[in-house]
Amino acid sequence: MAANAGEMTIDTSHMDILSVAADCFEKSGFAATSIDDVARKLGATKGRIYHHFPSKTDLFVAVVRRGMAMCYEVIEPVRQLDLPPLQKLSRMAAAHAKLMIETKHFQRSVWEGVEMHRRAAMTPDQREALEELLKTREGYSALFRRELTAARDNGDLDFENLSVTNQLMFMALNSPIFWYSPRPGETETDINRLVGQIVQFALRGLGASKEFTG
Amino acid sequence: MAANAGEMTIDTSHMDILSVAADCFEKSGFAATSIDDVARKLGATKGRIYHHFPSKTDLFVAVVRRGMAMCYEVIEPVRQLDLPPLQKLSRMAAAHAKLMIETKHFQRSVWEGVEMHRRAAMTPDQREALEELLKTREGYSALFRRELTAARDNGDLDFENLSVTNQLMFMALNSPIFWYSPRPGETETDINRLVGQIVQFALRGLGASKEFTG
DNA sequence: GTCTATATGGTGATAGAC
DNA sequence: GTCTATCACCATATAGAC
Repeated sequence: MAANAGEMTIDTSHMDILSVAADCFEKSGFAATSIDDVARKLGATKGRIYHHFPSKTDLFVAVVRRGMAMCYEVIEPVRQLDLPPLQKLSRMAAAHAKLMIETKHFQRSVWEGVEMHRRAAMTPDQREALEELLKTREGYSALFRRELTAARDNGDLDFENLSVTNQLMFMALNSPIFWYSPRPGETETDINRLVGQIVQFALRGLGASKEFTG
Repeated sequence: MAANAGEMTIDTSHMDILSVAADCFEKSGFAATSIDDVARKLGATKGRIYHHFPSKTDLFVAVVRRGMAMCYEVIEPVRQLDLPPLQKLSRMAAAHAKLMIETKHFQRSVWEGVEMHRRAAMTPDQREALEELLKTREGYSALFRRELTAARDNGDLDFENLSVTNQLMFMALNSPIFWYSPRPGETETDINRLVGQIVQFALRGLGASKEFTG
């Protein structure tokens, strides 16, 4: 199945470098982040990074791959539940949105990778390295579209164009990577409430009835 | 009034340079765009650009300012209509979303400017140059929040947190700058239908009743 | 107002010591 | 595996001719 072909397992090697790199890419973006920036934040020098990653592009791709693996991992158990489409979609959406909040620095790079590809603003080596990941991303998106379609066929959702709707839904679910920042003293409950608002907005937007979305 | 203080009028000078610069910034982002790129696309050399804009940052800021001026211009007539809050909000949202589609290249730079500011990923001169624009942006956002609040007080909308909701709404309305691309043979009617889907998604998300959103 | 140099600084990447 | 040079290149910005 296409979805399984695109699945990813988590590679735990060099997590320290990846995590710091994700922070840097989140803060300044790929182009404006230098390898020296990452090294400095690591308390090391370039040599360490270039020993493990052949190029800046490869480092970035590793961050993106890691972020996407997290997505698959968090969605997988929900996806296997035996639930009506709208309820499954709701759970998947919540898991996704919560992950965006919790792993914002990685997910920003995932976003930028998708953007680079969409705008074709890449050198040939970057393109090749990202190509595989974007197929995986497409498979991930398809998991959601499947439930969207099923729920619409059920009469539980009401929308016009699947592709536009899918974009709008992911836009809402991904949005915390742009505006969320943790507050001092914030609790798990606070986060869950935030996730609730995001999912409610998205599901209502998709035309779910008030009884369902509260 | 704060909103008026933030209003902008359109400066029509050097529109050729600004338009080409917006194209480049849209395609590659601020950091990855070189002045030579812009010049080449203009069919000129750096000299021409540096004669009119003292630095790359100033060129970028001019593009952002221009994009925001377009927002104010397109919203102003709608804002002055004497309508119930939800209906005014709906018209404002449609005008905004349509502008995002029609001036995507400029609006991408506006977005990137806001992002640079939010992430504090700027040199001091960039920060100073963008500061003014972000106050203007805040005033623009306030125009929408005013209607959001009024409509909620009316009982026409139903949402929890104003600030989160405002983010989610703008995310949906802005989203075409990321995924829209013009199709061959696309008509004005096609665009309007697309805008309709976006606005419907956003208003439903905000908790507008089905009678209103169709 | 626009072009052709050119100065200057930073960045990706490599080589070789430890 | 990590560090310290160092190279080669590219991009911002300037100076001065036309």
